[in-house]
Amino acid sequence: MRGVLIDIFHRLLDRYSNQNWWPADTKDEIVIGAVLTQNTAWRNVERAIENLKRSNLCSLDGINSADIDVLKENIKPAGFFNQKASYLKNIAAFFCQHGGFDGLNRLDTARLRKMLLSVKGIGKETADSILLYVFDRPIFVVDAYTKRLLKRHGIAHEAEYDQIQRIFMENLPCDVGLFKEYHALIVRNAKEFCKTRPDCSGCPLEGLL
DNA sequence: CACCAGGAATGTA
DNA sequence: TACATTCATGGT
Repeated sequence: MRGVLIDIFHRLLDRYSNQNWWPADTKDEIVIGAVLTQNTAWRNVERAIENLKRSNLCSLDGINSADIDVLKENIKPAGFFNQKASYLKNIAAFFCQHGGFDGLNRLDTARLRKMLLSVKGIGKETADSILLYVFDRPIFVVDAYTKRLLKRHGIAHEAEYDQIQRIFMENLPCDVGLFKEYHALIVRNAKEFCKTRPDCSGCPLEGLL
């Protein structure tokens, strides 16, 4: 198992090189993007973030003080704008209540994860994305692409989030940089092949099937 | 026209 | 616990 996961990582890395995720200018923007991208194409998230930047609302403080309807209007391209506007408000308030990034960064990872999960609008993937890419904690992010990859290569047939997360974390060196890069490469590869080419011909993981 | 995209909350049995 | 439904825009 361990060898397979490391083999996959190196094949992806050889093909695409470092991705240096998350694609954002600030930590606040990562949090915002993590919510906006829930079940949504990243292209549409980019439009929403452009709107927020133009309105000077692309920060947690900005979201805190923004009018909810203005917020909705800005993030409309990302879909589910009624829910996501509330979610963003919840998360911005949460950060504010706990002393912002520096305040929350004092907490241990397990505690911080539970607190993030208690915020309405933050599920497992969003929480782990924030833990990994904002707080630099060694947590493996599992998304639809990750589940599909493991299923396709017969590594794990169950689609349970915690199960899949454990498979990665128990069989890889516990390294923040590795976890960041691995998840980024899985997304990159999925967008490159599995999406546009159903047969996955030319995919760097072809030999593993 | 249908289907999907870097999910999560809510309701039902 | 295990599923089903809802949320919404833009691309293919």
